Amino acid sequence: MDLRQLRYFVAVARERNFTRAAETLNIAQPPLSRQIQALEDELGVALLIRNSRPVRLTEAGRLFYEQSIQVLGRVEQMRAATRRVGLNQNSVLSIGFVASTLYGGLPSLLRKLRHRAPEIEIQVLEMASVQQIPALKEGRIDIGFGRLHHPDAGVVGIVLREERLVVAIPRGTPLAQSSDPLPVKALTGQELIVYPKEPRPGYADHVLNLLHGHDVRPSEVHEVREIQTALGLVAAESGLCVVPSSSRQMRSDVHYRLLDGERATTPVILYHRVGDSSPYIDLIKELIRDMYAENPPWISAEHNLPTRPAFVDEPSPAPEAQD
Amino acid sequence: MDLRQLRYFVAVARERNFTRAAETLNIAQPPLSRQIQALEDELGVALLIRNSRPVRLTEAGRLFYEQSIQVLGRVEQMRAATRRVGLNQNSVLSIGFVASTLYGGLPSLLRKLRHRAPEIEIQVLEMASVQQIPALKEGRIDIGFGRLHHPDAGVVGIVLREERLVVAIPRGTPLAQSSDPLPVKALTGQELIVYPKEPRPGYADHVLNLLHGHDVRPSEVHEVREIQTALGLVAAESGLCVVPSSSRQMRSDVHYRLLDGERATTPVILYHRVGDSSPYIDLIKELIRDMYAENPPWISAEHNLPTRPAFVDEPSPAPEAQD
DNA sequence: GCGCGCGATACTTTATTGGTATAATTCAAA
DNA sequence: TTTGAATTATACCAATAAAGTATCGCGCGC
Repeated sequence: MDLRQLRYFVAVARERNFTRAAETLNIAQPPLSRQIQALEDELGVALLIRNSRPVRLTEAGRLFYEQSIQVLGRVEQMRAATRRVGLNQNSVLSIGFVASTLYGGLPSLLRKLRHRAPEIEIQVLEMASVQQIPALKEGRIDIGFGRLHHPDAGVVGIVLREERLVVAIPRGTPLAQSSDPLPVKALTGQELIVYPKEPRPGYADHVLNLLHGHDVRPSEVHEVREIQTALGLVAAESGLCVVPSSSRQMRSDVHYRLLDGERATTPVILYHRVGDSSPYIDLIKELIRDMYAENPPWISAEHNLPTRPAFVDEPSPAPEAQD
Repeated sequence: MDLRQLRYFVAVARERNFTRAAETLNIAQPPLSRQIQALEDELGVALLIRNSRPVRLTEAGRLFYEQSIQVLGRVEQMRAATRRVGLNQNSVLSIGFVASTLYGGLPSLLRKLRHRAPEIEIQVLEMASVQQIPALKEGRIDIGFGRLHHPDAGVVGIVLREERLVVAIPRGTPLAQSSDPLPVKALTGQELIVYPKEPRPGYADHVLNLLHGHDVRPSEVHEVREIQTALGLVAAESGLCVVPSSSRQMRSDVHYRLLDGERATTPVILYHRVGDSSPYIDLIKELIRDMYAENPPWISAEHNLPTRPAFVDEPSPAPEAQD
């Protein structure tokens, strides 16, 4: 498959006519026919219904058409962004993040960042915490937002907050009768759903370690690929699932109760390379400090331990910082 | 630009070595060098720093590398999805939606739909309300979720709910002192920010018409491309902005007050082709009915008029429905 | 400063793409 | 039902572009 074939197919799908499409593409009609045939051969799927005038799209063709438009648009954006960065010599700040931070401060931070540093190109890449460490060391990302403590000396991790954990409980079951915090012990003998299955170690292990530390053994543990599936299974009464408090908004048809117990939290950690002297690292810390000062809803005391990031604590007691 | 060039570049960026990359690609090294050169020529930007061992990526190259990986992944997904649809003869349900429905019931609906009809491929396309009408008629989408009443006889529109409007107000300004509902009249003489600038007619016109209907004339109207910009300008004290109640969660650093007055609402409308006999249209209506019965937070009486979709109202008074 | 590893260049061979002519279909009007 | 205009497919040739081979040149480490 080839971008040219996508362009050709899009033209045909738009015009619903090979001849006119060939004209708009400035090629003759026969090569166009052959390219489309080659595309269909490679996919092993018919995209067009030709024994009909005008030509119609098959179901597969309709899907392929819309997707092709999006891919071509994406390629165009990529080309433009690369040009911009290359020609203006401005730099790229590449940020890795775990999906759950999308429900916390990340969107707001990105907004502030784009506003304060419009000259840089910001690239965001969703990746698991463990993947962020090597990605940082290899220079693929400059900043990471994850949930895992790590032992690597080349990367510093700064705990921004300790978010409380909640248990997702199927509606209508006995545990869902109350909204009071649930002691960790109460998970003994329950069916538990954890995520993600990969990569390891990950958030799943964080939860399993927490239970182990409380001598709690679920009757059964199902591992699923992602949180959406996990909460879906909860709604289907397949078991309980421990999620960060902020992830509640993903699904409103299950019941949530705060988890009560030692270390029943999960951190949000900012990673960057040791000795990275980019001014944007400091800018990001400053913006995070601002953001925490605004007391956004996701930082409410009910769902977080009363801690603040190290670089946020400092200014208050010591008057050397200009705030 | 060409997908092959992307694959080649990714291989070089991974290996940081042309010779080894050529081996993994099963080609000789010179053609690889030339393809990368051609790519850099076309972009007009250097992607690699060659006078260094091992080869390093430039800033532009780093961006292009990550983006290339994502594009190639996307193409692969597209290929797989097209195969699946074409070979298994299962159909595609294509859903257009305005961005704001992402903050309402759309995610939950999609979850339910995937669960209830795993055999179909669901394609979602973000597009403005006015674009959805022609897209429906041309068969590019089967279902639309928008916010505009339309006169087209070929498309039915079913009002799912009337969502209340709120005014986004910069923090610290006089209007932000109260949290009580704000009469439409209070917008007289204020600077107003509306979105989207395109396509017209759109939500911007809905808001402007509302003000006109109340004989309210803002001192100035700024048009911006999207809601993020609009709320950003509000935060920057450039004016006020009228947004659907559910869009509040997009930004927490501005103050919101319900708008009080006749027709100070915006509908959420389900569109589909007149006479479309697909069973999935009915399934979607059923799922929406279920969803409304669950009383999710975004449907709370505070932020919606007490109406229900036509196909939800019906079952209660008339006993002919099987629900 | 010498050699090795590695990327670039020159040239040839091979594969792919596009063009022209024409046959085969479809659809609609007579 | 037949016929003709429109449209797509096929056959064949020309042009273009990609890959391979041999070799050069350069950066970097010893």
